[in-house]
Amino acid sequence: MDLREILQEKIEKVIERLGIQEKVVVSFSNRPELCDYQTNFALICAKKYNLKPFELAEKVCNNLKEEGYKFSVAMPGFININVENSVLSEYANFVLKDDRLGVQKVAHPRKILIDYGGANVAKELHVGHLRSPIIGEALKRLYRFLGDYVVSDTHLGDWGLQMGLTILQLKEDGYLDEFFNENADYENIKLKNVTLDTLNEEYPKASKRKDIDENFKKLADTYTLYVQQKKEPYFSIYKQIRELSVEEIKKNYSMLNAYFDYWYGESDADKYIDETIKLFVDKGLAYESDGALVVNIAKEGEHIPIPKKSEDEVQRYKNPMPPAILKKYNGGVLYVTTEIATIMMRNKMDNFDEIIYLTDNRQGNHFVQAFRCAKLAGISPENQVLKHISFGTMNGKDGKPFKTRSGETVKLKDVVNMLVEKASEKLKENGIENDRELARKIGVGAMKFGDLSNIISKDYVFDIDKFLSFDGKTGPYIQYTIARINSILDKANVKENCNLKIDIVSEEEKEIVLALLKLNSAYGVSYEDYSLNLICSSTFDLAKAFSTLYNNTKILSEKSEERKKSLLGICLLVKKCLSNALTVLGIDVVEKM
RNA sequence: GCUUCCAUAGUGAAAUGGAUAUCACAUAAGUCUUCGAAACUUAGAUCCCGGGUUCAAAUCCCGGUGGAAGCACCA
Repeated sequence: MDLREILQEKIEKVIERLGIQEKVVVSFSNRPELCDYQTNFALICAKKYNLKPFELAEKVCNNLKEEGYKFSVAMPGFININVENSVLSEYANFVLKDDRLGVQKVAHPRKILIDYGGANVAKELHVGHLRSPIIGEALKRLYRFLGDYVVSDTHLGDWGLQMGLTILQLKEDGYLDEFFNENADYENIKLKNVTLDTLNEEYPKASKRKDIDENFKKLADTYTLYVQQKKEPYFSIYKQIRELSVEEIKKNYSMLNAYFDYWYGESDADKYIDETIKLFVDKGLAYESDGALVVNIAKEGEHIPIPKKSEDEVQRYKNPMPPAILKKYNGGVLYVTTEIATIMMRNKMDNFDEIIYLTDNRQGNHFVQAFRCAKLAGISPENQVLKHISFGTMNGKDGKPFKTRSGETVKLKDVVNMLVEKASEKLKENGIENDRELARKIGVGAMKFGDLSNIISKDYVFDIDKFLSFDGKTGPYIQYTIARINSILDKANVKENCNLKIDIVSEEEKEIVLALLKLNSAYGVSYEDYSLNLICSSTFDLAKAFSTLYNNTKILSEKSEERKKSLLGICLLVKKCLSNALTVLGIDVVEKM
């Protein structure tokens, strides 16, 4: 039961009788003082039927008679629609009883795999790893809520140069002596004295060194290759590093309420690498260039050389689209090869209608390359959607990527701790002490709401005080609204199955139902657009509309029993819908705060 | 150099091609004093600049200006 759809159908029927076959789009009013809904279709199609927009609108309007709705025409041809309280009451009661809170599933559910997380074995998670699980988890939940079959895979970065670098550095620093003993029994040696902290030191050290020490880089390359070839002892060492790291990564993600169905990594795609490369070779798509095996993926008009002005100038290209490198000079494979092999692996697992990737927007080119390759070789079926959702950077207040005061990258763990501390302080003001889990729910929820309120592709400013303000468009404001409702429902002894009947009478109550209608339609909009910010703002608007009623109407001391039941019904309704919205966004609902 | 993305009150954001550009914070003036003081009213914009398409442009197209990112053997 969506009022907008109902109105659209009604109007379409009326204009059909007038000999007009057009799709009618009814939207929420942007002039609330004039009407609740509006449609502009008369402005759009009047010309086609040789009519003036206003005349057409008037004609349609004169034929529109529907109980519960009022139609009127405004210059130059808008049709304004007002909904009467009886209809809104009916809707409110319907949602109150409905398991799905009035939100329909999509007509054609998809089978989707979402790839988000982006954790890298051997590297500690840092601020840059926050957005992917925040956005990915929310999209996953939204799609599931609307009926899609969705699985999530974290796609661990566990197969690249960082592994070679880490192992080489550990070896040089004496951590691996046992492994490099001649008759070593690799299977049974445990990494000694290597903890996560060790890895956190060794990898950055190696990473810096590779840029200045060419031999070191070459050797790391070789080690990486050994790991990829499962050569001992490199492979055994690698496995142990991976295990150590994954445990920690899981902990980090669960702090963010991000959960994955699969913990596959790039290494799991390894068994498909040969098959992938063979496919390109057999189909004649791959060729050798400077010792590397590459695939040309440029389309017409792309990658056209720009004539050099002098001999020693670097070759530049118009609309650059460099070939994808499947194999590098030493036979090792790269990011894009693994990506394509992963697509092959996923398509052998199941038939996905769509595979969605969430990474920051610097990786746009990589996915264009991987997707084109996969389509070229037929690894991804023609009708399968490969979608890269790229997000912007989380910046500090100075507008630059978020760093510590000394310029270091901030660990993800530390960000969460910061949020928990801040939330704890706030809770203390409300007389709640030593509830770390509650503080986490509020602190992390605050950050998530702040993040998801922005358009995904844009950079935004991480402002902890703003996120955690209990005032304004924030997560805590919504959690608090629910907590206040809980308090009322408790006092009135309202249970889920109480027989409450909502009767919308005041303007404030009407605003609540309209806000609810907008929230419910926001799910569909967000579903179509791969976005989430509209759900955030609609959720806030609903909480806000409720606060207005709350502050002006004393519910518990209401004399009329019938009216009190109606108000309590509204409380329960709003609570359910806000809670659902937060859950879809991956934010915890709290009873008290 | 080439390619992509972005530019909206003081700040941060929003707006299927539609009416008077919306919301939050902050600021200023006033109201309410409560089921949990997180409530209400009012004030503020050259939608970066210049053209074009359209009955209608913040939105689409073209040209500037400014910012961010990427440009084959890292991931």
